[in-house]
Amino acid sequence: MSFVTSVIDWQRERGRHDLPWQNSRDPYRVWLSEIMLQQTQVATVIPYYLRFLSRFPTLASLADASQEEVMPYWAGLGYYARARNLHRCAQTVARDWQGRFPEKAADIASLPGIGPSTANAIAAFCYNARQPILDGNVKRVFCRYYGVDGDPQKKATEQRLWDLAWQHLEDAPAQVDMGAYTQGLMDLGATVCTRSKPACETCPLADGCVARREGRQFQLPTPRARKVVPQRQVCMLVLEHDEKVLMYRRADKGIWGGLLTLPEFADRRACTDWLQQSLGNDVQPLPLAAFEHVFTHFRLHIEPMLAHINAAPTLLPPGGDADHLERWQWIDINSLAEAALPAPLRTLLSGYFETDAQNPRLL
DNA sequence: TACTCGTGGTA
DNA sequence: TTACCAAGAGT
Repeated sequence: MSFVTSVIDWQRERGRHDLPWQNSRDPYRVWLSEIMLQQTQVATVIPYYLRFLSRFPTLASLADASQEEVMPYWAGLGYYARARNLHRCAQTVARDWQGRFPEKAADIASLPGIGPSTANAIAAFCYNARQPILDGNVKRVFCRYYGVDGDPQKKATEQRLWDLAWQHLEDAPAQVDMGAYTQGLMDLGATVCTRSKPACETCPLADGCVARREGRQFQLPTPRARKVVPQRQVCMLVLEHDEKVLMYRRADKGIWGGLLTLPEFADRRACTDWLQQSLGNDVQPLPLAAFEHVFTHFRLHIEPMLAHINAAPTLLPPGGDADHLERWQWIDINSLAEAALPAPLRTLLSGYFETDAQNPRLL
């Protein structure tokens, strides 16, 4: 029995069939799920997927929305370029493809935010296209099955894995259920050929697996080299006035692009200086508990400050950023639950505004 | 090519 | 506490 047939048979018997985005060939739903699932685990995605689909049930509804309307539904999920590209992609399909998602993998891959693996996944699920995917699950399965050494993220290793992925389809029967095969490979990686404690005894590919034969299933795939992540520091100001908090919308480029954040300063002294220069010496900010937020490539030490003011000030934004005054806004604390906040700021602000359980003002 | 881009689960 | 990384893509 071929590799492909083994995977498909296993998928039908033991794979996952009831995830919210399965049992649909609607390219909009498949596409949305594939983007959300990039570098993100299934359990994390499910509530976001359901909420997003409820608010934007069709590609046209997403294309008609503004980016500001979309971001709150992605806030907390991370990698926010995905949301911006998703929105751009919807508008591209609406404008250049008459609202109909393209069917050829090459055309799909030309759209914003859709790379080679995601394009092939969409084409396979929606149009039964004979194109392989290569995500983290598949890389792990192939690295073990073929005993491939080397960091799978490295170019040379990844190219080798793509070659193997294509080879399977060349060796497969004439008719292949590409949806079942694609889903089967991912399910196998997610539930059997897991990173730690792979369940080789129940694996349909165990007979031909090089790592299994050589006892290297715990050494493969080769872990990628980790660098020491730099530590950064920032002071964030919670400036409250009349049940509102001062926030600004970050530029698309950089961390938390397109999300709302608090005014930032190099340290608490700079924050205090700015407050007193802007509002007078009677304003004394209160230091709140500092905490750490860990990103993939750096750690951020956050020192929050809290200040209340009575009069609505004429604000010169911190850093004298007068070129982007329209980015600054007073956010009603009762609307923070629906605001596009990064995860650590949602936690921080919840701690200070969600104190009355009878009258929850945030979340 | 190597870096950038989030967050949460798991061991 | 720390390491590792998950349905990757853009620059």
